[in-house]
Parts: sequence; structure tokens; C-alpha cells
Amino acid sequence: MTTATSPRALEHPPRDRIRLEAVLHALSDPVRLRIVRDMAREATELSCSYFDLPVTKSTTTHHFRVLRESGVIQQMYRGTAKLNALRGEDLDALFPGLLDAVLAAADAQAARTEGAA
Amino acid sequence: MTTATSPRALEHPPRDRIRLEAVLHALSDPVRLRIVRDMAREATELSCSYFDLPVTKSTTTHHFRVLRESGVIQQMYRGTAKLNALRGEDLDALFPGLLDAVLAAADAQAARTEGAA
DNA sequence: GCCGTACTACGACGGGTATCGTACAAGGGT
DNA sequence: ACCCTTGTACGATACCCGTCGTAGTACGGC
Repeated sequence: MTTATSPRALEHPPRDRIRLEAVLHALSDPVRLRIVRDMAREATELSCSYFDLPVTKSTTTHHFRVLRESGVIQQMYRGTAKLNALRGEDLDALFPGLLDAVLAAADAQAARTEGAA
Repeated sequence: MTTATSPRALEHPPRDRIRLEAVLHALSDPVRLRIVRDMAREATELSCSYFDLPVTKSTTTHHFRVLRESGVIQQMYRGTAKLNALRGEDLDALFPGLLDAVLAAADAQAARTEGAA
């Protein structure tokens, strides 16, 4: 072992390099939007395996990476698990109200489509 | 001539078929985001040729179609010109505050990058 | 040490898409 | 009628991306 707390490091963009276009692109995928909604609902850090997604584990890894590299989420290793958290503070500092608006929009759309069923 | 006002019809999604993912995807392209920002700044309908974009006319046509088919803008022919307008009412009814949040975020990001230059 | 769990890396594949060039259509002005 | 302006259609191209399967790594428990 080399370091005590973080054996495996994960690259995250610093706050000032988060690009709006990348964030919007990350949120425009249904699977990723669902991940973000789940994370917003449960306010704590969640492991990747918490999410029950309609794709394989490889694809899940891919989506989490897109979310991390776009600056939407933060990831940390904790043993074999990988904990995920929204970068709510960073996003709100850069783009005030954006994340909330997207989450509210997703909720509204979900309510509409469920109501129609 | 067949009809008096609209010789050439353009397909638009009705309000209830506008999908959040499609809107976010439409706004995640730099060229399209710039178009939307310009339209929001000038509150009136604008012809396609108003915009000074770093792509050819073919590509411009493509981007306007993506914006129209995702429900972000409305297009109408007026002679040889094609007038474009944001579907602000529809978007605000479906996703309250979303468009404003994206526009504010784009302004904030533009201010930051200009300030750094 | 061994195994199981959690996640990753890599390659492949199919579909989407941003871009262009060229050729074309529609409409207004002279 | 002619042309110019405005925008479209279509094909081509190169790239991106979502998906998968398989093989592999890291860590914790037994």
C-alpha cells in the first residue's frame, strides 16, 4: 500500500473547469438522468451497486465516468465499493438553480408519464 | 399556391411530447446553445441568416432542425426567410425555470471565460 | 492463501451526429 | 424573365457514444 486513505485516485475536473455543455450532455442520457435523480433523492453517498439500472455493469461504469468527468458527481473508493455523490455545491456555485431546475423538470416529466399510464 | 399563409409546413412536436432528455441534448451543443442565447437576448423572431455561426449553412440548417424537433424553438416561413422563436411558454409550462436557469448558466460561464481572457 | 464481491479495462459493434460540399427549390425585386 | 437571397436535400465522411462481453484488478473476509 502506498497511501493510507486513497489507494486509487480518480480524476475529477476542478470546479472552474466544469463546462455547462458537458453537464447538459451528461444529463441528457436517460440512464444518467435516472442516476442523478436517485442520488438527489437519497442525500447520502451511494455505491454504484445501489442503482438498479437496465444496463450491464460495464455500461454502468461508463455512465458513472461520464458523470464524473463532466463534473456532475464525485466518486471515492471505500474498500471495494465506490461511493458517489452529487457535486451540488460546485454546480450551484457555477450555475445557480440549474441542477434543481433539471431535477424538478425530471420529476414533472415522470409524474406526467406515470399519470398517463 | 395552396394555402394563403403557410405554403411550406414544418413539423413541431406538440407541447406534451417534448422530452426533457431531448431538450437537454439540444442545448448541450455549443452552436445550438449559442443560437438559443441569441434568441433569448433579442426577444423577437429572428431569421436563420441573422446568426453569425462558425459553421456552414448546411450545418446551420441541421442545428435549427434539431432545436425545432426537440421542441426548443418554433419556426415559420416568411417569404424566403424562416423566422425562429423560442418556445418559452411551452418550456416554462413543462419545465418551470429550466430555460432561464440554462440561460443564466450560459451567461455566467461566458462572463467567466471572457473575464479570464 | 483463497475466494467472492465490486468495479474496471479493453475491444467490438452498431447507430447517431456534426460537419461539409454541391445541387436544388422557393420567393422577392428589378 | 432573370437573378439574388434564403434556406433545403442529399450524400459523404469522420467521429462520438451507448451498449455489450470477456478478461482482469482491488479489496475484504474466511
